[in-house]
Amino acid sequence: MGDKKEKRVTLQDVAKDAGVSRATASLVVRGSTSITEQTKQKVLASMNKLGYVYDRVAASFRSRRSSTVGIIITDIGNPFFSELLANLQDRLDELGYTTLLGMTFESESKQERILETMLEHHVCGIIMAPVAGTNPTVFARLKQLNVPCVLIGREISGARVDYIGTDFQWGTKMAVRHLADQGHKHIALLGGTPHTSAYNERLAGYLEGLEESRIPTDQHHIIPGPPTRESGAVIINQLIRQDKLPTAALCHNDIVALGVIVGLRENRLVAGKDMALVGFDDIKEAATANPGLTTVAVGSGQWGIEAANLLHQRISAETPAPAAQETARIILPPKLVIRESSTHFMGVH
Amino acid sequence: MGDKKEKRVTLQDVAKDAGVSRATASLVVRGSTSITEQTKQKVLASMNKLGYVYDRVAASFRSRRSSTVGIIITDIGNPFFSELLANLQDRLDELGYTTLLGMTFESESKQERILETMLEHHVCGIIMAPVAGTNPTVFARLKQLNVPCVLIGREISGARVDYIGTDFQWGTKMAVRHLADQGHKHIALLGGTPHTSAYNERLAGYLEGLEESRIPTDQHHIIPGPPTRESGAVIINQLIRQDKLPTAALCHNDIVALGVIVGLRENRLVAGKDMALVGFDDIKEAATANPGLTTVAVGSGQWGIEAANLLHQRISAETPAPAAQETARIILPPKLVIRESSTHFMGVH
DNA sequence: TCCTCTTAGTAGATCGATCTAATTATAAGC
DNA sequence: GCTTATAATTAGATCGATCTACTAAGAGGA
Repeated sequence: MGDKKEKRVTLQDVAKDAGVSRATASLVVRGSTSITEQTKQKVLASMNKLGYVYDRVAASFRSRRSSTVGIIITDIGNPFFSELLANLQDRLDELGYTTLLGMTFESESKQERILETMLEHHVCGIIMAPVAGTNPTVFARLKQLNVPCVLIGREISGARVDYIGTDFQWGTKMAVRHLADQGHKHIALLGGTPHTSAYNERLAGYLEGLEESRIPTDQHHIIPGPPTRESGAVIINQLIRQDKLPTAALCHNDIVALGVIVGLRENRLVAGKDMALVGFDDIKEAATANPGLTTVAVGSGQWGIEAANLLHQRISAETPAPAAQETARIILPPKLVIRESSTHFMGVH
Repeated sequence: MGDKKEKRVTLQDVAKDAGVSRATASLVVRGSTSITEQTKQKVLASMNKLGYVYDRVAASFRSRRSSTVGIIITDIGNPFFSELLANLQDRLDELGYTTLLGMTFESESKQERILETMLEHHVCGIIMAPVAGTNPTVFARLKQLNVPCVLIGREISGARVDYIGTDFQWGTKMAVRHLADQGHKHIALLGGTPHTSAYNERLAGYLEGLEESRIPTDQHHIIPGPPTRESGAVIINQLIRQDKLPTAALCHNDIVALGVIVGLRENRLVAGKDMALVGFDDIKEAATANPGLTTVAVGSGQWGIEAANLLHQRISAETPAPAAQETARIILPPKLVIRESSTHFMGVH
C-alpha cells in the first residue's frame, strides 16, 4: 500500500537503526579493523534488515577514488582478444575491480571518445590495446590525471607507459627459420597493420630470419592487410591471380592464417600440402583447424593476468613521485607450436 | 613549480571564468535548448581553456541516473558471445551508454556478485545471458529497484523480464528434418546444458523432428554436456568407445560441433563423410571450418542490436506504472545454412 | 592519583554536479 | 505604455558516503 516515496535506504538509515553514527556504519562497510565485532554485527544486521544497497557512486564521488578499470580493445571478433579479455576480466574481478569495456574497431576517434568517457567515469586505471597511430599525447594526459595505463600487444613510441607483450621479432624469426628448415625458399609475410610496433617487430624478425637462412627477400611477398579472416583470403586470391604464390607463408596472426586456408581452398589448393603456413597467437581454433595450424604461441591468457596484476600494482602504489616512476615492460616469451600446416608440404620448393 | 594542490577543474570554475552561473554551465554540458548560442559558446570556450573534465560520477550521484549499462555473459570464449558482444557494445555506444562487463563462467554465485556490484554502480539497465538455474527472485529485485533487464538466449521461468532469442525448437526441428531428408535414421543430439530453456527447446524440436520423420528416439543418442569444444570431442570419444556412433548428429552449438569434428579426426574419421553434422549459431568459424559446418544461423549480431535497442527503449520510457508493463519477447527466426558437413555422407545409413 | 597512549566511535564539513523554484530579460498582445 | 506570456538564467539546497579532526573510554605505567 505505502510505496509512496520509495526512498533508497542509506547508511544514515542503517546507522540510526543500529544505534550508531553514520561514520561508524561507513567504517563497517569498508571493513575497518577498528570496529568491535559486536557493533559490526549490529550494523550488518540492520543492513540486512533494511535491504541496504551500498552506493558506490556516492562513495567514489566523495573519496575521489573508484574500483573501476577501463579495458579498451580493438575488436573482440579476434579470438585472441576474447581469450585475453576472459582472463583479464577474471583476474580483475578477483582483485575486486569492475570493468568498463570499450571497443575501438581500430578507429582513433572512437578510442579518444572512449578514453574520455572512461576518465569522466573516474576509472582508476586503464588497460588497452591501442589503435595504430595512437597519438602519444593521450598518455601524457593520463599521466597528468594520474590514471595508470597498461598497453597490451602494441607499443606506442613516445609514450612512457607500462607495456605487456611478447617478443614478436624473435617469434617471427623462429617461424621463418622453421619454414626455411623445411626447405622453403619463398616465404611470404602476410597481413598486419603497418606502422604498429607489433608489425614492425614482426617485419624485422622476418627479414632477419630470411637473412640468416640466406634467402633473398622479395618485396612482392610482403603484403600487409587488416588482421582479419577476410583479409587472409583476399591476399591469397590476389597472389594467385598474380601467379606469385609462395611455397610458404608466415601470417600476421592466426585468423589471417585461417583466412588463408579458406582462400587456398577456394582455389582448390590445400593448406599445408600446397603451401606451408604459420600463424601467430595460438588461438584455440589453431589446434582444431584442418590442417592443424603451426603457430607462434604467445600465451594470451597470461597477458591478461599479467596486465591485471601490473595495473593493480600501479593503482595500489602510493605513487608519491609519479614522474620518477619507471615504466615496466613485460615481455612473455613466444613459443613455436608445430602442427600439420607447416610440415606436410608436397609441392616443389 | 606550482603543481601543489592540483585541484580538479569543476563546473564552478568554468562558470566563473565564463561569467555565468554554475547552473547555466551545467545546462550547457547537458545540451539544453534553452541556452543562447552566445552563452553556450562562452561556456564551451572556458571549458576548453581550463581543461575541464566532466564528472560523470558527481552528475550521476546527484541525478540518481547514470548512462552505464551492465552486460553479463557466461563466457566470452564462445565466439557466439564475442560476436554478440561486439554488436551489442557497438550499438550501446551509439546510444550513448557506457558498458560495465561481467563474466559468470556459469557460476550462479558469481552472477549474483556481479549483479550486486552493478546495482551498487547504479547501472541504468542490464543485459544478460543468465546462468543455468538462475533464481528468478533476482529479477524481482531488479524490478523493485526499477532497473530494466533484457535476457538473451535463455529464458528463466518465473521471471517477468524482456527476452531476446530465437526459436530454438523450430531451428532444431529444421536441422533434424534436413538430416532425415538425407536418409539418416540415427541422429544424435550432442551437448547442451539441461534445465535451461535453450536446451529444453532444442530437445523438444529434436523429438518433434524425429517423430515427424518417423524415426524412433534412442536415449543413448541424447547426450548433454557443457557447450565447449572439449565437450564435443569427449562425447564423440565416448560414443566410439561404446560403439554407439550415430550416422548424424545435431550439436548444441557450433563449438560443440567443431569439437566433434576434432574428436572424429582423432579417431581417423572424417566429419561429413563418416558422420553428418549440424551445429547451431553460425559463428564465423562455421563457414571456414573444414568441412564447412552446416548450422542453424540465429543472427547473433542482430540479437545484440535488438537487445541494445530494447533496453534503451525501456530506460527511456517513463515507466509510470512499472507493474503493468508488458514484457517483450523478441524471437528472431532461425535459418538453416547448409554446408558440406551434412551433405557429403558416404557411410551406410 | 595522575598522566599518557591506544582504541572505538562520532560530529560536521565536504566532494561537484543537478534539481527546484524563483528571478530577470525578451517578446507579444492590446 | 502596460500587462502577460515565454525564454533565459540563477541562488541555494541537495544527493549519500567519506574525510578530518575530535572526544570518550579504557589500559597501562610511574
